[in-house]
Amino acid sequence: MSGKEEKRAEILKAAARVFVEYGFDGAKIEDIAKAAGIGKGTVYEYFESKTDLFREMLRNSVEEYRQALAEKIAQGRDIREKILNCSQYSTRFLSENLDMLEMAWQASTLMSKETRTWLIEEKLSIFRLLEDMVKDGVARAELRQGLEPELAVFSILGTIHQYYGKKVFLDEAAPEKLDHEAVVDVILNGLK
Amino acid sequence: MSGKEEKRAEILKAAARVFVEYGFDGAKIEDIAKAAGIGKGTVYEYFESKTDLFREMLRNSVEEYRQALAEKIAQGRDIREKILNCSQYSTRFLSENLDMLEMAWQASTLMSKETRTWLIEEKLSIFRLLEDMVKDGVARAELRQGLEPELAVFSILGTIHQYYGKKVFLDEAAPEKLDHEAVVDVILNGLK
Amino acid sequence: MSGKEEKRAEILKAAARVFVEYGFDGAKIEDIAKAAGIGKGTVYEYFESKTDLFREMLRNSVEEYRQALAEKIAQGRDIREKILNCSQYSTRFLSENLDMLEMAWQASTLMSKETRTWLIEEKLSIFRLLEDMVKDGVARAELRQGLEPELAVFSILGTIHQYYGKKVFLDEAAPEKLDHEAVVDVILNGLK
Amino acid sequence: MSGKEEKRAEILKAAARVFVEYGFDGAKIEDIAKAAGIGKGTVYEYFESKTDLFREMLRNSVEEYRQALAEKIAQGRDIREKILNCSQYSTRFLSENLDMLEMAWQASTLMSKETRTWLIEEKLSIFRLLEDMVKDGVARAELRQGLEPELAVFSILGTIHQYYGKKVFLDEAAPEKLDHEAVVDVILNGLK
DNA sequence: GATGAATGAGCGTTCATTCAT
DNA sequence: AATGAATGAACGCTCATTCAT
Repeated sequence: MSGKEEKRAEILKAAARVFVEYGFDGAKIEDIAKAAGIGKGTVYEYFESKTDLFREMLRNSVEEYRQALAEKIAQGRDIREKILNCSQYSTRFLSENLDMLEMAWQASTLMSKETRTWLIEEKLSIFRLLEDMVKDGVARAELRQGLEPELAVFSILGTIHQYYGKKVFLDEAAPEKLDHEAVVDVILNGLK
Repeated sequence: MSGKEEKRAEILKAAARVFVEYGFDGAKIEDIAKAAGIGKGTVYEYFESKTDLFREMLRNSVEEYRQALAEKIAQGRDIREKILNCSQYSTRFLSENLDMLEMAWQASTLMSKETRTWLIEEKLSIFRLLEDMVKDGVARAELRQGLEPELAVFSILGTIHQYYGKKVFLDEAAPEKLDHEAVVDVILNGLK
Repeated sequence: MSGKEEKRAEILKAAARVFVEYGFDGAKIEDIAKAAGIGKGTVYEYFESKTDLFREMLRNSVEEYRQALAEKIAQGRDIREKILNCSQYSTRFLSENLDMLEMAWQASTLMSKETRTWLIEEKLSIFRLLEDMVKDGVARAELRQGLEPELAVFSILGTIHQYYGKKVFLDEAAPEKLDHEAVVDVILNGLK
Repeated sequence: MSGKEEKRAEILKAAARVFVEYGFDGAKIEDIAKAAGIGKGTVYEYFESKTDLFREMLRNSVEEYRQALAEKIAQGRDIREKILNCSQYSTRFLSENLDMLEMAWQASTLMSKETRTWLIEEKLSIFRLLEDMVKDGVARAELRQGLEPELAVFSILGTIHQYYGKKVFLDEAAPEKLDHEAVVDVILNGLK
């Protein structure tokens, strides 16, 4: 039956919510179980340990983000639209998953060498996703010749994340009120 | 006597090192005491609790960053040099304090409303510091007219932080090998 | 049908193996179920609880030992052969059931007053079995007149068990290499 | 100060009592702490883990037994008195430490290879202590020529332990009422 | 003021037992 | 009758905090 797989997914969802709200150490297994509507012991039928659960939750979330981002990029017709889609989707994802990605850093000591490597690979693959987008933009002459793709990615990801962090966290703006067009403008045109 | 104040400062320094290495929960008071070269009980002569110590350490570190950044900006002769100085200093600070700022987010549940407000204020003051720098650049015609200062700050801070995160964390590049000029270029000129 | 009774017996056999290998607390019901080739819940169709299962397993094993011992004694033609048979059989039983009898002591807190009484009775009946053997030997003048049967049993059981414990456990000798003749000699002739 | 060492010893004493009453798994750290008149956490200031505490308690108890036994043997003027002393002391020790030695077997899975080796060595050294006593008896012509010392030890230890087990455990006789003289007789003279 | 031994609340994890299928 | 997924009581262990010295 697929009930098994579904319950596992439910626990992962609950774990994401609780871990994100309280951090790794602050999150209690009992809270996660309660959030998933099950008993504490049941969590251990699906995951070996709190650390294991955290790792899987992270894999899950990062993978979801990466895949959706790839899709958003593919859907954009030109570089401007692609970056716009990234901005919109990232903002939505961040506001739902909060500091998931920040936690990824913080939690590095919890991970096996293998998992850490996987996570880095996953992050790099997000970088590469965007690098390819930039290279494509250069090839299509939508972006200037000689633009260093890696630097471009820093500008794109960094500006988007800062924008989100300031507006949603500090100013407590509603995510749907964000002006993604302006963000893309400053990325594309620079400050000068 | 200032011996009291000095010891307090020493504990804060030690706390910063240990918190940053192990995170809030992973850091043990005993470790911090050992790192400060004092007994465990002594920490409690200077701070009410672990949380209190964490808050004070954070205040301390953020304040140090803000002040140094202000100085670096003042020292730059034009906007390019100012941003360059920010990039260089931020990178140095981050590599020494690691995810201090990330921890700030994560730790928000540990803080009193008051402290959280203070921290937000402090972050905003960093934003404003850079906004003023941008406004000044626009006034001097070093940056284009009509540039939205807030957006400019997202680009500056975001690009610098991404650059640092990718190069130092993922690629494990030495902080002194970073090419800050290129970062400033992409910030100023955009991708087009 | 006797299928019910047979499965019960199978579980008891499996339980003996697992309890003996891991001890009462170390043995998991799931292990026992697996060893018996059945599902965990099925154990509870045949036994009320882990403690109950342990009790029954103990009864079973002790009863088996007592009966076999009685048979071995009956088969011996004179006192020497009887004791020899006891030594050989006890050694074989112990090496298969390990510290079953030791566990009996240790586990006394797990038992109801009733079961404890039964177990003591069972042990006493083993003592009596041997006492009768000794009395018979005295009557037949195979053993000296005036020999206190109870003391004789201490000598017989004690020497055999020590022999087994030292040779098999400490020296790791193979059970079939034991020199039971020599043991019987020292029991019969004493040290003087 | 020696207060540290004393408290350690107190905990070991309390641990011996509790372990012996409830077995390794049945004994709760909290019980041991309570028995020692201290808080739960304090146990961990002196011992790394429950297993460590158990090991140390065992070392302690076995060592105490071995040393006292050696002394008792030395004090006996002839072989009869030496064995008598062993019988009396062993009985006293066993009635105070109950099945400590049985627990040693049972607990073998809890021990590191090193500790297990040490325990076996310790047991062997008890065997050797008695073997030397026997050899000395043979040399002094108190025991018959050609007596196999190892077998003699089985007889001595085995008979004494059985005697104790039957009389004190099963018959619930008071330890001071035991007839050690009779035990020595049967050991020395055998059954014939 | 400085210390570190003592404490116990709190949490991760295990596993006997239950019960819906 | 047989199963194994679900449960939660129970316990080992950690560590922030206290307080006697």
